[in-house]
Amino acid sequence: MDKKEAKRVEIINVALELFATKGFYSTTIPDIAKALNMSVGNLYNYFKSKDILAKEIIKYISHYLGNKLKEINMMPISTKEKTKKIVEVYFETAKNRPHMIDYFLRVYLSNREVFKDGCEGMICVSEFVTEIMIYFEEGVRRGELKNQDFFSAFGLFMGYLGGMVFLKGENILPKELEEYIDDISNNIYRALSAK
Amino acid sequence: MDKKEAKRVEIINVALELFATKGFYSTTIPDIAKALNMSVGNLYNYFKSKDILAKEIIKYISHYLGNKLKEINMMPISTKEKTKKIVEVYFETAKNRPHMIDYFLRVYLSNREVFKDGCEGMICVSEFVTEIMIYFEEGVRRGELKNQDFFSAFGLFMGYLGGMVFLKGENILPKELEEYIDDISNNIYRALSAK
Amino acid sequence: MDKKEAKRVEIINVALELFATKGFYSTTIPDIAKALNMSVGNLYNYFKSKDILAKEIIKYISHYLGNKLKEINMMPISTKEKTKKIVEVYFETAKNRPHMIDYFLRVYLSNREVFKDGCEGMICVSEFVTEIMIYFEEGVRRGELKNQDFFSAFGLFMGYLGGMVFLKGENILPKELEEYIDDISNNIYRALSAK
Amino acid sequence: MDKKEAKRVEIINVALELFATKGFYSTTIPDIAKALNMSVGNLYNYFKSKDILAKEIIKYISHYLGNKLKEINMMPISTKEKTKKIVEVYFETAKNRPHMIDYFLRVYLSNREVFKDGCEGMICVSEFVTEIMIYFEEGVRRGELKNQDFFSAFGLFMGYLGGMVFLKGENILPKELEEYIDDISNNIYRALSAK
DNA sequence: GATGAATGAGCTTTCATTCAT
DNA sequence: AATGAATGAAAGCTCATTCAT
Repeated sequence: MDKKEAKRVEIINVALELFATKGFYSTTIPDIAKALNMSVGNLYNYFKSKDILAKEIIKYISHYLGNKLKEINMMPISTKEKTKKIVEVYFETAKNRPHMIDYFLRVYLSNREVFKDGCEGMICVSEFVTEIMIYFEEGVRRGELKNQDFFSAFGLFMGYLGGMVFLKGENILPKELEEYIDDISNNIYRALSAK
Repeated sequence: MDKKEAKRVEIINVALELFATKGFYSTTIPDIAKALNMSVGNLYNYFKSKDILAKEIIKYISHYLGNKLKEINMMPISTKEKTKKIVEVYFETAKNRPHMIDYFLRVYLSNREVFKDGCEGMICVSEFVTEIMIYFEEGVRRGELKNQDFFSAFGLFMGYLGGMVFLKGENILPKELEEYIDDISNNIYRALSAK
Repeated sequence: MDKKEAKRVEIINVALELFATKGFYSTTIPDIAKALNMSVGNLYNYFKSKDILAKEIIKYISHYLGNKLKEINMMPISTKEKTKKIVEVYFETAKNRPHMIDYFLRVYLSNREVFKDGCEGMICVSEFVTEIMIYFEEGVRRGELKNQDFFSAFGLFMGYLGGMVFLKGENILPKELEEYIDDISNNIYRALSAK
Repeated sequence: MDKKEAKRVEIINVALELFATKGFYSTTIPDIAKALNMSVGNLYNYFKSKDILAKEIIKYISHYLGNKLKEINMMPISTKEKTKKIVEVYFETAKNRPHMIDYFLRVYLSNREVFKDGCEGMICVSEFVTEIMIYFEEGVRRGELKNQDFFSAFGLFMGYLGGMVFLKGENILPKELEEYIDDISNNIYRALSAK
């Protein structure tokens, strides 16, 4: 296995946590280097700029979540069950690897100027979006989901889940995220189902 | 009419647009001053710091949107109709005063460190949240909405609408926001209704 | 009595306290105006600049202390008794009007650049210095003090007293200033006396 | 030899001179950087803030003077002779490294707000104060000095010497400092001696 | 005489990035 | 690959002073 690649992944994970926790602009390159026990100069041997690092991170996250969703999509279960599984995976990630979801919500979605060049549209999160699209289109094909505009469905799904994680992060939710799984997956399924 | 107050509001509106467009950290105080044809020093006579300005802006937006929702809540119409009206108002604002919604999504929700002191929880957006709460609880009381955790409903509503506006902002939506009003308000109502 | 003159004196006293407490550079003109319930603009009607105000203050203090010393110099007592009286007056002022002594030590003596133009040498404290000179020369004439260079005697007197007040201000002295009066006036007299 | 440490010392010496000459607040960081042929940013790699730099300088001076006094304290000579030697060293320093004494008097003693945190009391000048204390207590133990409050003696010593250097700095003294050595050390010894 | 909004130069400090070693 | 000293532009903020009212 490539040693340089391993270091790249290590940098991505450490930077991901710092960016998600302190914000993109409040995290400095020296901060990241120090957290890695690495010199700033050497960090630049792996990523040519702070912006490029930020873009690599979001691709990494999209790849990680896309894989999780791909597994669900390949399961021989109903769309209703898949819906619940997706909510579960999302909340599970929010719990086990909270920085990934935070990065998505608070770095990627929020600092668009950083991602202008190279991550236009959904380019850098396409692996993840593609799986949601597959989930949706298969549900429609099977007659389980209503045939509406994909983006309306996508906005519901991602906006809803993101909103809940955000509320959790703000300590506004009275209960644990897991306890909302049934409510939420029901709400989503009722909204999308062909009835 | 209070001249100083008028200037305050002018500053808020100009800064709101800049922050929403370029991001909080990429917008400098000199940028704002220049856009206002005003000296940097004088800007500080109105707002003691960049952070304080940011907080006043979100309160201003919350007040603006809260008022719009209050009008809807006072209408003698069914909860289903209110649901649609709220979606309409939100998208209308996203169209007429797009920076307000962008500010909410991309400045307020994303740069939590800026709003730490003084805007904990939902303090600075309480006017707005309160109206959503009234909409929801009245719907439940009337037997039109299912009695579930408020935050689950709130997350759905705001996450969904926010997600759609974000997708629009990224030029990902193939249609105009207005054309989604029916789909979306139906989806929301189906998700929340007592059936 | 002149109303404008009364206001001038009020400003001097308030500014004196602020400068002595917070330092010359850390005290702003708005600070002074606010403490006086006065507008900054109007303050400038009384003193054309911050520097000029500072210079007027030191003259005012020199005048005040000079008068106290003049009274002592006119008393029909021995030089030894006068020495003690001067120490007493100095410490009394340090206790009752501490800002005067602090101003002398921490504003006037320390920020020479401020007093460059107009207060060269001892011009602005001449009233005070003159009385010390009279005390010294009369003591020599009477044969009670050793005939040495005046400045050596002056440096002893003022350096010693200033040093003690400084130590008191730093909370380093274990006892009250008054309790040092005997020790100090004895030390000074022993140093200066013809023996 | 440690290159970074050498640079640290170089910065301290240059900043010390500027602060002593122009005053703490009238000396800017760019002033210091320019005098060092160094970038502003790099200066901050050595000292995290202007205040911290000021504190390091006073420690450096205290260390320098403390060493000089330590040598005197270790000499097998009478307290009277030590008294004279201390005055000599002080005036010698005032002549050879005048900025050190000026810094002590005009930066350290005067801008207390700068030294609030970290240099409370005499912490940052303890090396120097300690030697004066040793000189005094040994003199008392030997029966050569009167057993009085240490601070009264300390105030005399430092106030007197400081006052003389100040007068010299103001071009008020008609003679060179060295010519006062006998007068002054006699005055001090007469004041302090057990007689 | 009185007000306080307005100016703008200048301050301290930060930080992405480079480059000699 | 690795280091970290060095750069310098630019940020947020302050404040003495002015001036229209």
